Amino acid sequence: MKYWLMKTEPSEFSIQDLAKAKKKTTHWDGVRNYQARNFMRDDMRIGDRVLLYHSNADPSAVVGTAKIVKESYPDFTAWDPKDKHFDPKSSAENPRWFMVDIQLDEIFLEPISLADLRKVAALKEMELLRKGSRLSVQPVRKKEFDAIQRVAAKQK
DNA sequence: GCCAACGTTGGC
DNA sequence: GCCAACGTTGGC
Repeated sequence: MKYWLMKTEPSEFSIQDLAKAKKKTTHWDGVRNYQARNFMRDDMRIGDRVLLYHSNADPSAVVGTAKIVKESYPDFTAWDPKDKHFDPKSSAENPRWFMVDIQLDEIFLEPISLADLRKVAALKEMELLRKGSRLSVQPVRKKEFDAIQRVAAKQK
């Protein structure tokens, strides 16, 4: 089993929106970065665990966990000229962008902010905390996932 | 295939 | 809203 982190801007789609979604499940559309796409298309498997992160938030923070419930398929929002993430270079015949479905596991009682994450020794090398890191879908080490879950468990 | 110009991300 | 750090585009 692998571990991931996926970013979302809460003003666009928050973890609370995911909680309200049918079966607490959503397709993770709108990723338009090749490295992020490749992780979704090639490496994500059903059952993999996901940290959900709110970017451009106050504060930006890891807010909960989810799991992969459907493996990659074409991101059809890229074909819709009215969609914000429309890409004329992607077609049904030759899709350029892919997505997966995720289902909510848990919303943390309190978001774990970037400042808090930086205090955790086990997260020293975490991609999210690297200067200049912008990748919206990124792999996470097991020890990092576990460390964040331990921080969340202390909230209870 | 280089690289300048441009667009985007995302913390602050 | 600023701007540093990236990623992409396209002329050459």
